[in-house]
Amino acid sequence: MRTHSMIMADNYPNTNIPPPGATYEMNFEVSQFFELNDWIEDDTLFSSFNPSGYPNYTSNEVVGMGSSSHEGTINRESGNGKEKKEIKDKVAFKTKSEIEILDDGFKWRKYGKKMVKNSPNPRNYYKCSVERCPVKKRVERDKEDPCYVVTTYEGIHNHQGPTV
DNA sequence: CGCATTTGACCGGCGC
DNA sequence: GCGCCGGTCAAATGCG
Repeated sequence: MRTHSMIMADNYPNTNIPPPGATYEMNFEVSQFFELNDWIEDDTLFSSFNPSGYPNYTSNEVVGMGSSSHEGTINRESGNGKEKKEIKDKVAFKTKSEIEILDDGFKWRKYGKKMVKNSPNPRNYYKCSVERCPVKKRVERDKEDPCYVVTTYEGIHNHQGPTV
């Protein structure tokens, strides 16, 4: 497994991603992201996660990961039958790292910080600084293993990868 | 001077 | 209906 830039690189060309600004939320093939899930959950794939191109990653190793292609309320049609499928692709990395600013090559703009009840550690909210790119990122330190950092990516980049 | 970060306010959902 | 809780906004601040 690589970073989400890998996700972009591998899946974007295959999924007919509409141009930026298009309402892509329902346009892309969800099955692609089911494939993505399988791809992500493969141990051998993300054990090879080693973007050596980024110095911050040098001693990191991804120890766990989860994802959900469609998170939200697909079965819940409260009232009228508006099935609002909020498809938010979410992938979570758990990375062994002393630093939580994992530079994956994208430009992130921090827009929030919260203390969560479950964890003594704050949670940081980032957004992709590319205009019209809806990708959000959430970084928080593992509550019981402070040497781990949980990074959650949400959304799909609607632009080509960062200028690396 | 233009940008990102910071940090408390604000907001909406949910449970009691 | 109220308060908690997680998520976001935005003004001020800091930094290049």
